[in-house]
This record gives sequence, structure tokens and C-alpha cells, in this order.
Amino acid sequence: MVSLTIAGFAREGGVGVETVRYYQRRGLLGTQDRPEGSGSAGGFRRYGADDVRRLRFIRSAQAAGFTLEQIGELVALDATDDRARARELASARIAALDAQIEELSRVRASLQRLAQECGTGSEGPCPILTAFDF
Amino acid sequence: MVSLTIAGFAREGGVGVETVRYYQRRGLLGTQDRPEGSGSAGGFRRYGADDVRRLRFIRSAQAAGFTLEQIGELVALDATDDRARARELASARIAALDAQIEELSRVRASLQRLAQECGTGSEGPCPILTAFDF
DNA sequence: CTTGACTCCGTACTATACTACAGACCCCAT
DNA sequence: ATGGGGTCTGTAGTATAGTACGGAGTCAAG
Repeated sequence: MVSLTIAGFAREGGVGVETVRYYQRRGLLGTQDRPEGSGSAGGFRRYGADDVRRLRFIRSAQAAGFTLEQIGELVALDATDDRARARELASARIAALDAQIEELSRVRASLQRLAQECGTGSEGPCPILTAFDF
Repeated sequence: MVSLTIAGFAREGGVGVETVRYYQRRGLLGTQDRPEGSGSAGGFRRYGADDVRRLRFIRSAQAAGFTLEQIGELVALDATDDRARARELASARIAALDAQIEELSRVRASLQRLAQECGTGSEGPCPILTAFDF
């Protein structure tokens, strides 16, 4: 599957064509390697395995909670091999993930408890609405 | 702390004054109970313990991942005491929280592993950048 | 009763991450 | 060689959740 056109490339990455272009505009995907077409302005861009990897990296990093701006930095680091900085970003993200996971778990427990009380008790207002006190 | 003015009210809820107004515009906080002022147009609104509770409810529900639109529905339910619908919304949110927590945990584990490999190994590029394959 | 801080309302602007579209151009199968 | 569909660039619009601001009115301390 070497040499995909943008539609196939987008499909491989599980995104839309417009999203690919958006990432290119943001500098997350290269835009330079446009082949010389037969006309004056060059033909269509082709995307290979490396591009697909990078696109999937972007989606994964997004799932990890990195913003596109941070992902841009990670992508830029790829060129410099600055391992220290990469680890720094990873550690910060891990800490943030821990906090987020804990918060969501806390909230989940409260919501579960409230839903249960709302289901069993019957007099008075539903506690979800009045005592949503996570 | 009965009868706060908007600045104190916002402070109690841990938000900014403009955010309170935004919530009022979205219908999440009431705007009706403006006291008759000495002039022609009524004075400043006052906020009590109930308002603070509602504001905190909004923030908590947000932390639970509800959108402001969904929170609007929850707030509206408060008036109708529709427990079934409230439980329905809560259950859906719990399921979504479970999925989200799982995804974040998965991502955290991968990131942790990659950061470790990036720290110990030394030849070749940092795996965070090349093999970010969660 | 003045003055300064606060409030009100409406509107406009911001950030993030897309998503859509116009008009021109290019490629390939027929 | 041609026609239809995909691609190019640039610009504009969407959704969510705020954040900022102008101008007028109001409250409350001195």
C-alpha cells in the first residue's frame, strides 16, 4: 500500500480528507514532497507507510490527551532526537492522565451511588439532581 | 453567606463573573429573581445557598463529562422530578466514563512503557516518537 | 450627594479542532 | 481527447465553552 492518494491515506488513518489537510496546515504532516506533475504546478501528493505511521501517531497522541500543539512539538522532536524533552512531555502527560483517571473514577463512583439511591428510594426528589456533590 | 452579589457568587462556585452570566444565558442558572430596585429597572441580583449549590452542581456535572446541554436537561429535570430520565442519563454517562477510564488507562500504560524504553535504551530514536502505538 | 466600584445587557471576540466549499487544476479510463 | 471524479489552495463556517468589552445604570461609603 505504498503511494496512496489523499483519500486512501485519510482512510488508513481513520480521518477525513479535510482533517488531513488541516493537519498539513498545522504542520503535523509534511506538505513539501509534492511530485513534479506533467503540468506546470506539480501533480497530486502521494502518501506512503511513513506518512500513515505519522498520521496514526497523531491520532494516538490525541487519544492520550495531547493537544495538536503538543503533538506538533513531539513531531518536531522527531527530527532532533531530543530524548530528554520527549520524556519530559511524556511524564507530564502521564501525571495529567493519572489525575484525570482519578477524577473520573471519583465522579463515576458518586454518580453510581446517586443513580442507585435514585432508583431505590422513592420519596423526595432524586438525589442526582439535588445532591450531585462529587 | 446568604445574599451574595454576582462576584461573590462566582467566587463561591470557583468561576468567573462572565461564566456565571454565560450560564444564565444558557438557562442553567435563573435570571428571573431580580429584586425591585429603588429605580426603574430593578437593582442587582442576589444569590443564595441554593444558587451556589446549583452552580457547584454544574461544575461537578461538567467534571463528570456532561456537556452544558446535557446539564441543561438535568437542571430542567429538577423541576419535573422525572427520576427515570435522570437515571437514564446517569447510566449512559457511567458507561461513557467506564469506556473513557479504560482508554486513558490503556494509553497511560503505553506511554509509561515508552517513556521507560526511551530512558533506558540509548541507540536509535526514542520510541515515543517512532512507535507511539497505543 | 458625589464618586468609585460593581452590575447589567448585548454583542463581539477567543481557542480548539475540525468541516465545508469555491474555483481551478490534474489524472486516468474510455 | 474528453469527461467525470479526485485533488489543490485558500477561505469561511461550525460546535463547545468560555472571555472581553462598551456604555449605561446602581449601590454604598465617605
